[in-house]
Amino acid sequence: MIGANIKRGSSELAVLSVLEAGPLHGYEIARRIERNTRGALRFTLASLYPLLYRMESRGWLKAAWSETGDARARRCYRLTAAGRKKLAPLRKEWNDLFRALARLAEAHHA
Amino acid sequence: MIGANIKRGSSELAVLSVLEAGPLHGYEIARRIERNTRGALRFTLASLYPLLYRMESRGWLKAAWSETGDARARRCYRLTAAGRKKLAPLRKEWNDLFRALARLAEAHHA
DNA sequence: TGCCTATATATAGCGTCCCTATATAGTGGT
DNA sequence: ACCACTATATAGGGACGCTATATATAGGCA
Repeated sequence: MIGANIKRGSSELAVLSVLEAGPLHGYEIARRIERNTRGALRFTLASLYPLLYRMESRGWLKAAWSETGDARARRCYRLTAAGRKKLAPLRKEWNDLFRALARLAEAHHA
Repeated sequence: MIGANIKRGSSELAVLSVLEAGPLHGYEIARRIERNTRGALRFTLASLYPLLYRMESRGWLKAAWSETGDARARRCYRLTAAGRKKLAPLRKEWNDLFRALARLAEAHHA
């Protein structure tokens, strides 16, 4: 598992990424992230729900109680246009960070 | 510049990386990181000094007031053996995170 | 001489994010 | 009846980087 201090800030990108494929409810979001990253990224549900509320309040997600007559009460989250628009720049920022760290690692070998 | 929330936790690795090449004082550490990453990573000195103290208290760095009769009072930081040992696993963690985020991005295209 | 910028270290206070711990409740298997 | 899994929710705390601020020396320029 990747340490908490390292993955700080990556959760937003992880959530946006899994929702890019289609709407999901909270519990399933967590499971997808864990499965798709083969356990490397895994955050507790107590971390996930506050994150979802933050992202919703920023207008990146839209939540709706499932109306399909499900037996269970489920909040289904989907990407808004704003959330989708956030994905590319966010990925760029992360790529920039990794390139920057890579350059620091290489510098002393040069 | 990379946002604060994204680069969270990367500062430690950045400091360890620039000190890998040899001891430096605080102000120079900041300058090297900014220069080597072409401005992508840049943190204020008010962020840097508390970070250096934390890393020193963990035994990763060792500080010494420069004894070379410098006009200016400078604290020179160097990697300890423990700090050097921390570098490889820390880099691995960051690479794991990068790969995990990449897998999430690819998943919905598959 | 006086002023400004760059160098150099340091602390206070704040916001954000992720964590552990805890609460609540429906569902399905044995 | 019990237990594991599913599902959402809140409280409280720790860690980290930020802005703002304070202090002080060195070098350049007018």
